[in-house]
Amino acid sequence: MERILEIITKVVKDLFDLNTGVVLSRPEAKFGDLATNVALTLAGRLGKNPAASDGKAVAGRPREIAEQIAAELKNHDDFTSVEVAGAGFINMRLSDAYLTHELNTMLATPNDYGRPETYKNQIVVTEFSDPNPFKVLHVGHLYTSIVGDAISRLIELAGGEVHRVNFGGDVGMHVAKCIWGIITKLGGENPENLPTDLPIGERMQWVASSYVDGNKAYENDETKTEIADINKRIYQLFDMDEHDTPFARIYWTCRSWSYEYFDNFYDRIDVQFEKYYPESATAPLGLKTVQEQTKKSVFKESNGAIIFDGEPYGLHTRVFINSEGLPTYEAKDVGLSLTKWQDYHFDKSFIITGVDIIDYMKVVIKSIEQFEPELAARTEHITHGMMKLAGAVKMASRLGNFLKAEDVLDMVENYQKEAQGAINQDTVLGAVRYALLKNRLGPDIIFEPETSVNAQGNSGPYLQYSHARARSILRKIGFDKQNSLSENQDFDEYERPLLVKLTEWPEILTTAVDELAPHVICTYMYELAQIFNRFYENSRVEGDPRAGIRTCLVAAYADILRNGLGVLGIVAPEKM
RNA sequence: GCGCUCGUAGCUCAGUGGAUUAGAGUACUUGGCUUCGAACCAAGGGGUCGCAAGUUCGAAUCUUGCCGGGCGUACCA
Repeated sequence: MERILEIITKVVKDLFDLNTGVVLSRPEAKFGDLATNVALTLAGRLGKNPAASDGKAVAGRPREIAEQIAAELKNHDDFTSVEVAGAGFINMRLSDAYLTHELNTMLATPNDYGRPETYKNQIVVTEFSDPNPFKVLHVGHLYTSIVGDAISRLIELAGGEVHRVNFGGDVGMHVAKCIWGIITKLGGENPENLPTDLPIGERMQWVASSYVDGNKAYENDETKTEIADINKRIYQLFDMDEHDTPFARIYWTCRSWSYEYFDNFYDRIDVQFEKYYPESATAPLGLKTVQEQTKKSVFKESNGAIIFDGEPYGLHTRVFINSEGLPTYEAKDVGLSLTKWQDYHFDKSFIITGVDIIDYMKVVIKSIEQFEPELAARTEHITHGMMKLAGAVKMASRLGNFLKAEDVLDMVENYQKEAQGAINQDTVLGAVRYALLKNRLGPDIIFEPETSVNAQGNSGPYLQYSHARARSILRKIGFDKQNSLSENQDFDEYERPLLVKLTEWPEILTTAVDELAPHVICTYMYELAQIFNRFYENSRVEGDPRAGIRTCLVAAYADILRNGLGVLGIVAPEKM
């Protein structure tokens, strides 16, 4: 499509002596293959620019400008028709010669067709998922993990060297509340009473229920003090490298259960992290840095705590070190940023989280900007909406009423078992990943178990199935990867829309990478698959006189679909 | 209260300056498997794009106000 853009840009330059950014759009099929509104955008500029009207062009009416451009475009072999419509839109219909050329390009370089180089040679760190040890994973973790992974894959596709990292709170008030609950259940600091023999999922369920107990206890002044003491003791475990006391054994045992549980889950959803940064590891550096920068007046004391005053920047004021002298999440995040910076010397750092902490993150990044501006400038917070259960039930791990991440996967497996008689992990994950990624990042998403689990219609398995059918044809034909078409093929009413849609892939990839928007890929692939399935219903390949052309189309389709599914982390199966 | 954000078909969502009838899926009604895989295809009904005003040749899309939901708003994360 670069070629088309260059042609139009040159025509505009020759006619009006103006450089302009031409934008192509994909109109409804009845209008043409491509459209541009360049005449409408030029109309204003030409009217205000007398220098432009001393040439052959007559400024003013968009429709007249469009006619002039169209007249020139008609001379090019890449178009079979160029028409002006409406207020001054130019609709173009691509020639079969051009389409043949594009198809051959797809076949020759299936993995590079349309691949952008936005992040070429860049080191990029993506931080996401960020579950807290001592808690169970809820559906929100499933969502943020899948989104973070898809964004990572988009950056990788665009040439970036991506390092996926994970941050989690193994120290802090939530841990203290949980340990309080555990100790209460154990009847004191008795690690020998821990339910070591339970399966990992049930052990974590037991730990999580202790967190709910601790939260309730925190509302009572007496137990609140006990929990605050436990919080300090947990930090001391790290300061003193303490492992053998009963209290320490309880902490370390439950902590290791958490990481075992996380690893199981990430294996199940096929997301791999290069590194965990537990808060205990970033807290000392964060604490030290905040203390140092307090001397330089970046932070200041207020009511016994160390805060960053965000007011001058229109942000909130937040506590970085509490009046107990302990680092809050803010200081740990400062420590994390500096640690990532030291570890990777990245070009870009993305932090992917729910939108609920957007204002919080602005304060943290603004504070870092005061003493490490380059780090702050390279850091970007990407947020997505919150995942809610249908029926507007608010989920909170504090209260213990929520759907666990693994529950969702179980539900999809059960659905498949009923519908298909067997469980296929590729389509289970395909269904889940697609159901989550097809939504634009931003708005909250309502998770409806019954329909999200569905494998019909606009779903991951629909695309996987379509891919498997395409591969099945190629297997049957014995498709040779060296195939290509001679110039000037003609395409019929089902072949042509498929090929035209395939040529849109580079534009889609560019948009998806520029905006880090996986849903753009989903929308496109679904439209593409619909067109392919229509082609499939109406076009016989094996044994047909048009088998040569059609085989090439099927091969190009299968490759693009596989690449697109790959960006989403969805397997494109040969059979299913 | 203030800030951010969202409001499109019964439900879940695309579309976020451009084209007469605003698109999908799902659910509902109906048709299609002796032919490369029916997790498919075809047809039908279903919408004051929250409300109102403004900007524009043109608004679901931009601005303002209002209504409604969500999130945030100092020692939780």
